[in-house]
Amino acid sequence: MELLTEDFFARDTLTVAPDLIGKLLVHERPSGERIVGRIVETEAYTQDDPAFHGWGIVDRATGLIKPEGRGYDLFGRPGKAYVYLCYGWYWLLNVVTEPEGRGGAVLIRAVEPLEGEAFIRERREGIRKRTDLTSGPGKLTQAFDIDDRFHNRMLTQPPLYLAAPEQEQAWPIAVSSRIGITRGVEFKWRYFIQGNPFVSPGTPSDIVMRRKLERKLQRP
DNA sequence: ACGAGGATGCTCT
DNA sequence: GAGCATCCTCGTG
Repeated sequence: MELLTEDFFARDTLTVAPDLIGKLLVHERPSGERIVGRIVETEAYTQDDPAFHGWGIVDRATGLIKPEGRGYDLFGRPGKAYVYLCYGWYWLLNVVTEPEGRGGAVLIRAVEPLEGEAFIRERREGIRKRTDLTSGPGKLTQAFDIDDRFHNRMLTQPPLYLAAPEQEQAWPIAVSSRIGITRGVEFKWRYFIQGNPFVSPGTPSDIVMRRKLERKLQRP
């Protein structure tokens, strides 16, 4: 396999996100054991996106960036990991995109286990169905032992990195709106391999919002 | 196959 | 204090 370089990530976020589908997430353990997963689902978050964690530090009028807060890390060097705690419980893994100074990130939402499944099963104790091991952004970080100790570390070198497989395959990529957000639901920036069982079971946010509205209208 | 609810802690107002 | 880029369990059909 070939490690992805900084150049790969220093591009338009909406190009990088689908390009990461089919690539590999690799964690090399101190023991030498390799945990490998095929990326089957990603989401793009851009500088001009209300769901973006760096949204609040961009001055809408002038376009200037205030160098403060958690979100400023998303304007850093492309290829860096942006790892944050979601709902006080689960770590989520992003990779920073765009040239330095522009904001952007791709959320790794689901992978298919290829190597090190024994380790993954240990980390995901109690999970019975194989597809439940890594079919979600919080599940895969638990499975791969990823937390904030990787925050702001480059994902272009061991121990945690992204790579292209020996044989690239042309996967059927589908798109939808993103999962679990309330703003920016109109953007179809979720990419996933059509029919892959490790794609997360979450409902796209535009559908969730529509159902919510329908429910409200039905109540007298 | 759904829907509801709870656990939990960080960030920003 | 509000608002989350989640996951799991336990209800009801």
